[in-house]
Amino acid sequence: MDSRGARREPTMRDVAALAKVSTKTVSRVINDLPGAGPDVVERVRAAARTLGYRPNLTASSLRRSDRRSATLGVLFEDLSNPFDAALLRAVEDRARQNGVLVLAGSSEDDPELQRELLTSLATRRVDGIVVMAVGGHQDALQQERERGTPMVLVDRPPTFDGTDSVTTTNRDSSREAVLQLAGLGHRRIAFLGDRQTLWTSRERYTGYLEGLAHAGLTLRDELVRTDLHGPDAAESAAATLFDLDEPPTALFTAQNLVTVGAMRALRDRDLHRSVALIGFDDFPLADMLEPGVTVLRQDVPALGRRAAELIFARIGGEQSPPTHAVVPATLVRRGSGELPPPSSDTGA
Amino acid sequence: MDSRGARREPTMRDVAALAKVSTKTVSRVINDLPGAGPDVVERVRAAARTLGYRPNLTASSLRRSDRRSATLGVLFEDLSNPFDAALLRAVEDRARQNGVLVLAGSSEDDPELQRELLTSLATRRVDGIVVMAVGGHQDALQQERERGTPMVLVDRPPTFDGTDSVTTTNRDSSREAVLQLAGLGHRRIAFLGDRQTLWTSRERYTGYLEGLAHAGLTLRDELVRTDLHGPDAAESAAATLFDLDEPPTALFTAQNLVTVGAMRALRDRDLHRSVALIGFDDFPLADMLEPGVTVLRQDVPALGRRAAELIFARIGGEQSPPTHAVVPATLVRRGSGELPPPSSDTGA
DNA sequence: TCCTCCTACGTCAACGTTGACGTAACCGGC
DNA sequence: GCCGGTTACGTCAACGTTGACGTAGGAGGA
Repeated sequence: MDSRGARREPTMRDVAALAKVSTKTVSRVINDLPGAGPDVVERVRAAARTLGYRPNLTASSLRRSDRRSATLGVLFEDLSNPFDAALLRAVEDRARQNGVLVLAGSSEDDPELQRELLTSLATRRVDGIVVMAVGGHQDALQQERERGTPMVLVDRPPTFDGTDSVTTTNRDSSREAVLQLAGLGHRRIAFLGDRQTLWTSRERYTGYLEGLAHAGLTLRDELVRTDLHGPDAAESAAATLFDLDEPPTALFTAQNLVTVGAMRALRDRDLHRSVALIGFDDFPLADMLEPGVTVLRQDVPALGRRAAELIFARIGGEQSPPTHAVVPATLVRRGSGELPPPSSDTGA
Repeated sequence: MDSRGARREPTMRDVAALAKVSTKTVSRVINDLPGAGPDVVERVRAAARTLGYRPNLTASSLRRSDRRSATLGVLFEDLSNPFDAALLRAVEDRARQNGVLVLAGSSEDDPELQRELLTSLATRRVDGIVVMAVGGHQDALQQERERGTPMVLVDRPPTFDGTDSVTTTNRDSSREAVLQLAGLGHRRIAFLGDRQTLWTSRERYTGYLEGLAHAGLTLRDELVRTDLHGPDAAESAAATLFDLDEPPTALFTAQNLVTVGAMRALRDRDLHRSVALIGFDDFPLADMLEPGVTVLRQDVPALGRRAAELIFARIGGEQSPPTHAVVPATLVRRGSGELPPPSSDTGA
């Protein structure tokens, strides 16, 4: 064991000296370029092996004409959220096929932090950036984009032009969920949603409105609770719904943590077997609860894969107009979304 | 909007030309080094701002004497596992305080993939590596370590010397869980565990054995099921336990996916209210099931933070002997682990 | 036989930055 | 008025690598 910390990494020069060739020839061998005889190739390979030589990608990308760092920046809201983590995983998988590694960061829905992370990625000269944009201003993203950095937005579209995005069928799927509840006879369907600064939240709310309209139901403001950040806020908001004179017979919860909070409120009042519930976003163990929780499941791997494909196309020089890919969510029926309203409410 | 892709990023030379100073002076200003007058500083700052100059960290770290890339490599088993994701998040948080970004990769418990990822990180000259080691040989890790790369192993210790690690109280906590079950009167306590190639699995099994011994119970081989990879394997293994003449009255499930699988088997047979269950690893919604699932909760943020602190100390040149930090897990009592055995079994 | 072309190398400079070192101007002290 | 020291710059080379280009030698054709 060697207690001195790092020893100097061998360089091409070291390999060249040992193999008695020029560094340029070593470069050719390492990069499998023509112009080196079989015997020289073998000598260089042997020298590299005995020295434990590994190319320095940062030096290489500095000098190279294409300037590729073989590194992708990926900014999420919070890596500890399973949705974000699954997305990262999907992007990483696809990136690996191209020999590309991902630099990951959590922006915590904080514009300032996102800006800092963008700068960090830029100083490292990543080849492109996949971003789950924070709510509100996207100035920093737009500026970065206008500098020419390849960029793809996931889950939330850009508020500016000229940039690819991949999103889910937020609005359509939300409408579908509401229509399913209405189809069962529910007439008082509540909406619980995350921060309205988030595009996804607004879309899902719009879908809710469309669903009500299509079903011929009128919107009741007292059944709508938005800007619920986290399960606790959702839980107390849901609780207030059941203090109403005419409480809802069904809930549409527009984000996974909101769903969890609402479920807690239902359980506290032992309403989970009588009040219907459909949530946006699937989550682990949703099928093991009683009743199983009906959800709109996003195809997260598809979202990530698509985002990676788009960014690699742009990095590869693709010049076509921006693509706004939409990945469908599917309704997974597990029971909670199939509960009918109490008979007293159906015929009213 | 500018449809040509990337334009050339401005360099120090561009800034220098605009500010009418030498590049060295620009370097001084950018890095807040002394030796530049106030007026020059202002001129350079202005020039950098108008050009949108951002330093090239790769060029900088190539030339610098400390060679820091301000980048940390982090290798996990599977980023889509919440445990791994939470760990990454914790490392990332701590790293950000040092202005360091993380390059993340999933090794999928595949030694070959882990080796490739290590090489990828090495060619990018990361400052250090945090690894959740794959089971089996750690040759690749050891080689990397012997080259002098700062390294910390998380969740699983090294099989070689000279490397820091951060782990959980796998053995002690497992013993504690078994003792709790035995204390309730359980005499047939089954063990269900993940692959025995994993150190954590073996430790938890050892803890199980110690718990039995301390409680004066004899090990029954037919109540032990190991090498269960994923919930499905766990589910069918658990099912076979209940076909025994003398089925277990309590289960100790040594990994979160195994716990989930076992729970499914219990529910299928409607045993979840009668057979006790303690699982290793907490998971979301464990409290919302009926009964709530008693678990040994690992302090994942602490694990990640500690790992990051250790790696930064080594990067900073710390030369002390290797640290093997251990973070305690805590027993979270939610009901399933507090179920007593059927009275017919207690007095036998 | 001579000229051309190709192959297999080598040489040189440059990518963007910073460490080492040089130097002119100025300041204070005697 | 001279000297030592400090301040505010600049010059040069180098980090590890590769693009552009040069060249020696051999193969092949006329």
